[in-house]
Amino acid sequence: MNIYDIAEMAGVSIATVSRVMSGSDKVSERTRQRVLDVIEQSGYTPNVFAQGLGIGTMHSIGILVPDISDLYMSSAVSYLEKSLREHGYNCLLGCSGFDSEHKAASVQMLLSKRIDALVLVGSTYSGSGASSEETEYIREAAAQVPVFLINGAVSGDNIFCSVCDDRQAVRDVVRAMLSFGRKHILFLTDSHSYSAREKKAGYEEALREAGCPVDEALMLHVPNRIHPVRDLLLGGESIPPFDAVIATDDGMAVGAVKYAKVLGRKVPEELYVVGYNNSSLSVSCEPELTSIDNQLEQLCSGTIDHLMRVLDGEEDVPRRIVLPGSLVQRSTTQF
Amino acid sequence: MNIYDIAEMAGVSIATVSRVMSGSDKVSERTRQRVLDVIEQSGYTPNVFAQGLGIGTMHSIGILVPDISDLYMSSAVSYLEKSLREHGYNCLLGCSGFDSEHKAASVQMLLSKRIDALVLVGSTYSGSGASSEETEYIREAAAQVPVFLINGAVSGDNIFCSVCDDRQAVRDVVRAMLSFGRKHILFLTDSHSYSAREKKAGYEEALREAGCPVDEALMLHVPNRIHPVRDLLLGGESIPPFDAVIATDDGMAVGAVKYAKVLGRKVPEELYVVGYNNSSLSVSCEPELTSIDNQLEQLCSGTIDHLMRVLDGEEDVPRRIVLPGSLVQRSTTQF
DNA sequence: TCCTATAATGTAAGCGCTTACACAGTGGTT
DNA sequence: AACCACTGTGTAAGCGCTTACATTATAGGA
Repeated sequence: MNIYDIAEMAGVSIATVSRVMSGSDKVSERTRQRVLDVIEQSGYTPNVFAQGLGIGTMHSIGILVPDISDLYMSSAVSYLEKSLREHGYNCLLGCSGFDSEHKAASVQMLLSKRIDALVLVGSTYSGSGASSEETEYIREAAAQVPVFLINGAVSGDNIFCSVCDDRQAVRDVVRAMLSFGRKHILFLTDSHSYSAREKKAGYEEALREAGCPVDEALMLHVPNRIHPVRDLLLGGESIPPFDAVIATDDGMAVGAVKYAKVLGRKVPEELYVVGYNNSSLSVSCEPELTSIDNQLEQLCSGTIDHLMRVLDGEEDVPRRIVLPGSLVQRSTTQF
Repeated sequence: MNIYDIAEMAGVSIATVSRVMSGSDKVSERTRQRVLDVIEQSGYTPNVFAQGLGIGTMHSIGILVPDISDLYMSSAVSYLEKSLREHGYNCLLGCSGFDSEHKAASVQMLLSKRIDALVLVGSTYSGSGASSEETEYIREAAAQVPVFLINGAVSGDNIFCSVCDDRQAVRDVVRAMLSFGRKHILFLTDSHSYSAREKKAGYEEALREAGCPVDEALMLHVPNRIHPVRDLLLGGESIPPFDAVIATDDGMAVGAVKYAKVLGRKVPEELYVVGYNNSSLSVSCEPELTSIDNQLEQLCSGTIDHLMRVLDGEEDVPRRIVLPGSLVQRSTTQF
């Protein structure tokens, strides 16, 4: 069943059928109706490959995440998919893992499918301090299609970034903690991403401006799973005393709360804990977790807005969206 | 940059280039090398639309989930994507929501992209008791491409199912609970899926075989979020007394544990709680949650194995994978 | 030496669509 | 009545690939 069949059944030429399909206005109302009826009855669907060959696109967008089973990333994909679908675009999903080589390979795989644009979510895309290896494949991709980073920062032609102002968000929280007398703040992070570095920077800035020492021994890397956090907190490794915790993901914060209690420390009375992403984990935690909301939904929908404008050929689309983070207070802090 | 350019640069015809690309053996080693060199240097990538037009496929598989931000489904997608990638296939992801109409529309959207097969994850696909509306779109899809259900059951041509034996798993757990004297078991579920119905059936079977009454008031529907569970347990609605809980997802089980404690009930001494899916939630719960492992990873990889065999045109591919569920004991039960 | 089987390569016909261009029909101007 | 502008429709040339079939080159056997 192809366009020739439809044309024949409707007694018109294939050009007319094509025009009806594409909503071109150069078709008389009578003809249009007749063609539409035939299409309706026959259940005809145009062949996207043929369309793609003709016009160069299948209206699909590549989305690459390191790990789709991570709540943060799956939430992002959920928001992205919804927006894209509303614009009539499909999602080609790739899961890259965290290492550069695999990411580069995944990007190539997506590009080879002739996506119209590429969206990269929450990976270790680095800013000025980045190794070139880390960003080179992004630039290469950008040579072919516009690239949109969610909570990442790479500068370059055809690269657009949407970020939460993580630095400010963490700085504000640390300031608040300091003002409540919590001066020994454990900083837990699971990645070396742009975001993670910004958070770290905010942490350090707030400490410095208050004249507090920045203790490297309080800034720890952990995989974002509960057992590594347990091993860290209960493991007898020499972590200096601390009276507050900021984690760059709710998962680690939940772990901190849990094992702080095991250690007999009262949360929040003796220990403040703040998570990140304001995810569903924060409410299932006991006590409920104070968390920084990074406005992922707005970030994602804003990204797709920009993406559509870029695909529409609009000039002067902003290269950067920055949204403020905001603290959602629950029961692991007493501000 | 197309196949003609490559052919010209290599001094051969386009047919030869095509043969080299497809790994056909009818090319002399010298020519093959020359063509490969040119391809390498020029960075040529074949146009998938043209290929698709020719051979009828772009090697992509549609994956439809109701909600990708749900941990269970995002885990499934993660496993599926990995297997598919290893076989050189792409994932076209669709998020349908839970209502039939949207699902049907999403399926159409995916089919219109000429996917080679469709995988449906954990939705309300129903078995014999299903309304036809619920399954009709699946049958329609199956008329075009093979359809694979993960934890769903619809019979029909070109439809393949992979399920955990949820009925047996729940039955075993209820039997164990009964044998430990817990006779008033709250059953919490969030869906009307095939899986949910099987779990319910297992629950009822075990009660009946032990001669215990099946109390409808103990079988409750809740959205799989913490607040609905809270409202249910703390809401003063008249739930009969219970001494055990089985939830069809860890999320609800975590909520049950949390609000049972709020009510002053000791877990597991006074209340057993068992979750489902053995997800990462179960270990972050306090006390750690006993959960039924439904072997999602094996189910997914098994599904893709079958899928590949079907696409290879193999006959006699089993229509159904059934894996046993297994109980992972942690601290919310004392079996 | 000639013929034939075989291997290597080329030619050209699609695949199903979009779209530039050509052409016919219509009504309004002079 | 002749001309024009415009609308509606058709024709045909791609888009870049795969592949059946044709052709040429090569080698082995008679």
